[in-house]
Amino acid sequence: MRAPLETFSYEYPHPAVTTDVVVFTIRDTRLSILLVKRANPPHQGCWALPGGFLDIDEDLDTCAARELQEETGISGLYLEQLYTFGATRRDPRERVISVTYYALVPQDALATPRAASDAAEVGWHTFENLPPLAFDHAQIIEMAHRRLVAKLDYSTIALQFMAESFTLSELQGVYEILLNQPLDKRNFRKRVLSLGLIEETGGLRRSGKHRPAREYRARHPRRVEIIK
Amino acid sequence: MRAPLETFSYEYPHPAVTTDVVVFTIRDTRLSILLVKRANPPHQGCWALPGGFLDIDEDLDTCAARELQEETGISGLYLEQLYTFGATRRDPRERVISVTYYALVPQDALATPRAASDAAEVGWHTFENLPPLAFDHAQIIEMAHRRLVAKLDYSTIALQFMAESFTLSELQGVYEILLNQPLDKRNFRKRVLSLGLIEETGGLRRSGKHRPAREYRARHPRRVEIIK
DNA sequence: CCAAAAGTGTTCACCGTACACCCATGA
DNA sequence: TCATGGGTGTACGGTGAACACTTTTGG
Repeated sequence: MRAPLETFSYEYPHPAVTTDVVVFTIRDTRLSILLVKRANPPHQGCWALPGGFLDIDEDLDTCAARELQEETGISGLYLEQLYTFGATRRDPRERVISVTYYALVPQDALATPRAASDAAEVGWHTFENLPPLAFDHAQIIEMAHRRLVAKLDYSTIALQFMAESFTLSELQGVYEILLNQPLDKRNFRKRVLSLGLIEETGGLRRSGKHRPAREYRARHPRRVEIIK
Repeated sequence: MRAPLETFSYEYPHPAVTTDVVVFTIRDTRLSILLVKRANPPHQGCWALPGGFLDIDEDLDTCAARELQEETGISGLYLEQLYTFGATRRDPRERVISVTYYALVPQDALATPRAASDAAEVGWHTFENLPPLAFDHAQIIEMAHRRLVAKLDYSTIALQFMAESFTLSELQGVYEILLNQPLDKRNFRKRVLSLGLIEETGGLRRSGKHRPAREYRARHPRRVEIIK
């Protein structure tokens, strides 16, 4: 168990701790993930999740948000912890424990991410067609995706993909992309409305040469609710 | 992002990393948790979760299993990662990141745990009546309990509380304790049998002056299956 | 008036729930 | 024969799934 402070720090080496974040969005009817191109070795020039080393006096959640902001310019997301990866050889430099997070962002809510910090480049990549990834980041993304799909079933997580106001068809489209199957319009509307988690804004969305759609908004925009 | 190895280790201090494990069992119709009494400061003499510092060349899962074995003599459990706690002041000595796990053990499957290593004492404590706990371990237990109860609904996790063979009444009793409510016998049996995850051993359990009960076993003893 | 997406109800099958009595055994 | 827990079936209501046509707008 824990030894006294004085002896401990010198007797045993500490591993490095990082956070990495999987940011999902839906772009052009594709589930997409935010990646940065590494400016430094190892895996220089390779794509990776935004993330980096924990400051010694910084909370884990804060670190994840800060690194995301520094490397991509994106902030204000609700980050949820996913899993902690710590295989002994996952980083060639030294022992690194990565506490990973995931987040969802609305299609249009963010300015195009901008490269910053020591990321050479930032960009969205479709989940179906990811480039080779640094470290064990492919494995991290896979787990985040499984979690996302699982949560669709029993939470309102999908609302986080939506802009402040949205139409029911747009929401249905998001579910169809994530579940990768078409849904019945009437059943979908009945179910989602009966949950009482969204409400009409009163506005209409006029988008093309057809009937305008009613606009809705989440009643509790930030909150992910569990459905039983 | 990640700096070259040589510069890094000296420029930035690394936090310590520990694992802690919440082991649940059911003893005498009470949900119980395995705790160790701390032999050393800080919180000397206080009860805490079994756990300890990560060796620099050791996987996280291995560390959790090793510390559990060293401090309590219990081994061979299926440990599932729960959450990583890293608040800056959660340990008074230095910055400590704790990767936590939880596990379930059958009522009778283990020899009474024995104190070892630097645990002064080991013992089971009922969830409803826990002693004051070291660090943020009360918070960790609370999260583990929420996860356990949530998983009852959509997985076969409760089977992990059962011995190799068990009766349906015993299994029902476990559910009743965990859900804290009585269940209908016929409905319970119908549902659990229709899932096809347990099978009769053919044996009978003779326990008292009444009709013997059929013995069952899990078809996939170690596996936690997700039910949809 | 035509094209395109929005909006709307009903039927049916299945599942979870409520509910009460007989059975096998040991004392 | 009695006390104790083991074991069994049916009826009902609610929920999820299948399914097609009318409405509103812009061009």
